[in-house]
Amino acid sequence: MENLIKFFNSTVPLSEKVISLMAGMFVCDELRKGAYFVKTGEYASEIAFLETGIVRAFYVNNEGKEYNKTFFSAPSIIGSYASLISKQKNNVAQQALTDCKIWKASFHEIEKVSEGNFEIERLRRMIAENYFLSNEKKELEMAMLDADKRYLIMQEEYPGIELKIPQYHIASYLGISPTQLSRIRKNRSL
Amino acid sequence: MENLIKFFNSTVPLSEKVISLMAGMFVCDELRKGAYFVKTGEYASEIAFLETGIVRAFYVNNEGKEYNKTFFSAPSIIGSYASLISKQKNNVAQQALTDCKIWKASFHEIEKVSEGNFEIERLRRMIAENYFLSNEKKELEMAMLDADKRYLIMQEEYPGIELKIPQYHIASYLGISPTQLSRIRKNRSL
DNA sequence: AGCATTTCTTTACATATGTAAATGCTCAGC
DNA sequence: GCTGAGCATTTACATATGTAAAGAAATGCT
Repeated sequence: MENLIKFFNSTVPLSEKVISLMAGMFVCDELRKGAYFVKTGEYASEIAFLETGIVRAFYVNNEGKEYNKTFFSAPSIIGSYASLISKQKNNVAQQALTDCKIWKASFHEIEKVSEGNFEIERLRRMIAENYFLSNEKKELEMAMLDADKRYLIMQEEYPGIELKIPQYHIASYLGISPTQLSRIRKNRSL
Repeated sequence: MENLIKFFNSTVPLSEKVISLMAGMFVCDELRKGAYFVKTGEYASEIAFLETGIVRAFYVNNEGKEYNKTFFSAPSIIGSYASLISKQKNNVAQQALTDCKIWKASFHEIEKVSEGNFEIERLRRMIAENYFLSNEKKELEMAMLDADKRYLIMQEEYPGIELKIPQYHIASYLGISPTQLSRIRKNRSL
């Protein structure tokens, strides 16, 4: 729980009052490797703080192929943010790639508390802005850089992740086939 | 000016007080075809309401090739949102593709007024969320669909735009070469 | 320790899409 | 109505990267 509060505080300093409000809303839970936190086609209702472990967000295209959109590496917030704020169905599933410890809360409750509370409203704005910025960053990287540059950036962004999850998940994140990732790794070591 | 207010109101209903605050901050201006509203490498400071015209947001990759990231078709908000909220340099330029009429304002001023104002804070949150959602939508489309589907969606999203701007801008938006777009158009009419 | 499963690499091959260049079209300006 | 500039299409060709399958390596389970 301290980790949760520390994490929020690192985004925006919070008052005692807001912290105690928060504390009441989050409950501890776990997510076993392979388990889903959100599924495609459902409406998201929960958000969670990822205290330990790795989660992937992925979508499935026409031909049934999976693409990893994001990794969440603790400490981080998980939950289908898009579905929560748009009240539309999920298009992106979230699945644990390792055993995870999480603290989850009802987003609806947070929204209720948020009503009229300037401080939480500001926190939510900053969260939205952060999501926007990291999406934007990834988008530009995907579009402007070639796969080996993206591979490098991924390694900086998620240090040590390659030891914890299979290469084909990395390849999928980079938007290339495992074969191609293998070629890149080979070239790099020349 | 009424159009500006109408546009904001369609996002979140605003109080009289906020509307009059707004009114003072925006001034009318124009953007001739080819002119830039924001340039790469600079720090953004302004935001604007696009009352008429079309603007493209684009970035340039390693090899100097341009890619259109977004079209803004009036009525819309322009300005390098990412640079404004992150206070980092622009990576994405914005250029008028037709003559435009805009209402611009200093983002810093908006932020100053925003301080402590719950209503504007909420407006800013919703703007951030909307940006996030439209980015997310585009990202999923780019990744999950093939170019001819994306072409279709683009036509629905920006009806009539093909009559106003050259095909190669459309191709660039779709992430394909003009040659390839031509092939798609040919196949479609078979 | 040994077997089974999963993951990674490599090879061979197919193909979608880009580049370059030539041709054809359209429309604005004279 | 002609001409030229800008744009779109088409052709020919090159190539990067995907798919499929086989082999090698690593990991985990009993």
